Amino acid sequence: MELQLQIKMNEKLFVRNPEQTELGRKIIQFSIQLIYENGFEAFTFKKLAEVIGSTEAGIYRYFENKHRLLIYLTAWYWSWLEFRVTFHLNNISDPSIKLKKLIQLLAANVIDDDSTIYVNESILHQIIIAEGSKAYLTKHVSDDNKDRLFKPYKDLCSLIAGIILEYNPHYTHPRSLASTIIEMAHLQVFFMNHLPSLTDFGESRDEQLVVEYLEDLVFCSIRK
Amino acid sequence: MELQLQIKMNEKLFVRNPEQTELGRKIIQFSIQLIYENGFEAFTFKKLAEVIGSTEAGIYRYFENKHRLLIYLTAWYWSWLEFRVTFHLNNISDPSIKLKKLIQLLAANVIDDDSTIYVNESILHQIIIAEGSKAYLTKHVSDDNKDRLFKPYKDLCSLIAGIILEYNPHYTHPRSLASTIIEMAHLQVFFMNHLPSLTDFGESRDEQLVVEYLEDLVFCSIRK
DNA sequence: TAAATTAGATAGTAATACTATCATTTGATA
DNA sequence: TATCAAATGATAGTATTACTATCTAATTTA
Repeated sequence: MELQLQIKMNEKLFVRNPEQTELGRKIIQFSIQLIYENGFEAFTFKKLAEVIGSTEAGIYRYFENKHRLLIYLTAWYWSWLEFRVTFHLNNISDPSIKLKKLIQLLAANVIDDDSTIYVNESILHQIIIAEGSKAYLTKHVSDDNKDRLFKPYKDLCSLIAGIILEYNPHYTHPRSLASTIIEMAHLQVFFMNHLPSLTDFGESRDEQLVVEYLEDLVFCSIRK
Repeated sequence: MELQLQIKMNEKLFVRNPEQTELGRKIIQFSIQLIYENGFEAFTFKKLAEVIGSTEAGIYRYFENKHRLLIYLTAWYWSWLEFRVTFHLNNISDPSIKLKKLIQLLAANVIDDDSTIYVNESILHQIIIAEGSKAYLTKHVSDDNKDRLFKPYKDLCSLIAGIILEYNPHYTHPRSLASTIIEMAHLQVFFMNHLPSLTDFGESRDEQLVVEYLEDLVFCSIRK
């Protein structure tokens, strides 16, 4: 069985839908590659155009600017992750097992899953760790939020908050704890790799240690 | 008694020490103002130079580029905060009271304290919330880290980790919890103000709710 | 076959992120 | 008070970035 995953993206994220054309898909594929290699600051549409054998103007037909492209990539990632989470938690009724699986999915290294040929999910995961928060840390967050650009992130957060409440309906901060889990699943991995003294994982580079930390944090907090 | 607080900054943070000249102090003062008003991305040395009646080249004599200036401001902030924390926790022996005061100092709105004329700590605090993580979320974190540019952040983290261990010497993740507290004290406030559905604080804009959330998170985790 | 969509090629502009040079002011020192 | 060095200001210039505009060629679709 070969299935291609298609994620329906908010129209405001792009000028022209990149998933519907060859060039569009190349933009997604190679922007992920380039941002991963050079970082978001050094990434330009010109460099991207050169790599994919197109022109700057060509890229601008799909995305207003590189920041919008970053928001697109993050939105895609969160949608994909929500799908993945939903899929993996299917048929599990015990909320504590759900939460454990969830933390695993958030913090553990992703293996490119071939469900989309032009998105390397493993590399995209790395990008989201290092660049993801730049999508919303801007002067125009509120405007972007009005355009619902962060809906996938918020949906995932809601999903997690729901499971937390399943586990303990009296817990008072399900959403804040959910966003804490999401953010820390990424940031503790980043710290482990680049600023290890901000963590207790040394230079191990072992994401399972982050998983253990988060499990402890979460289950202590929501214990009935 | 009028005291001027002088924070000794790492020499690698600047080209020429901005605290020692009038122009340097103006750069600090007005860069804080401009980054606050326009966001870090829209902030340029040219605009800064115009505001303080100097020239672009003049600013470059103090800071290599705007990213270094951001690192300088964050380093200054963390040093100042560590001093503040040390000061406020002085003579307190009960580590649980220490932790509560600490969370309060991290998450609550700062009032400009006049201990430094050219730094508006209240606005700087706002900047660190929205822009602070951009200081380390780069391709060259590790190089910057080798130059010890993030030492003040790490020192504060160590301080907090120490208090956590005072409270419970057997807690396994004092550093990760410390960096989680620091990051979340800022991020939950940002979310509360701009993406409220990622929190449980609604549009209240009341930082005390963030304080309560963090206290709950921390004390549940480190309970003996 | 005509019409529309998509892409490529080229050009151009304003702003950004710097670097270099030289003259002037200021302030410390002898 | 003369002198020297440090700090600043003024000006100019470059490469790159972040776009916008226009025109043509190729491809698809009706």
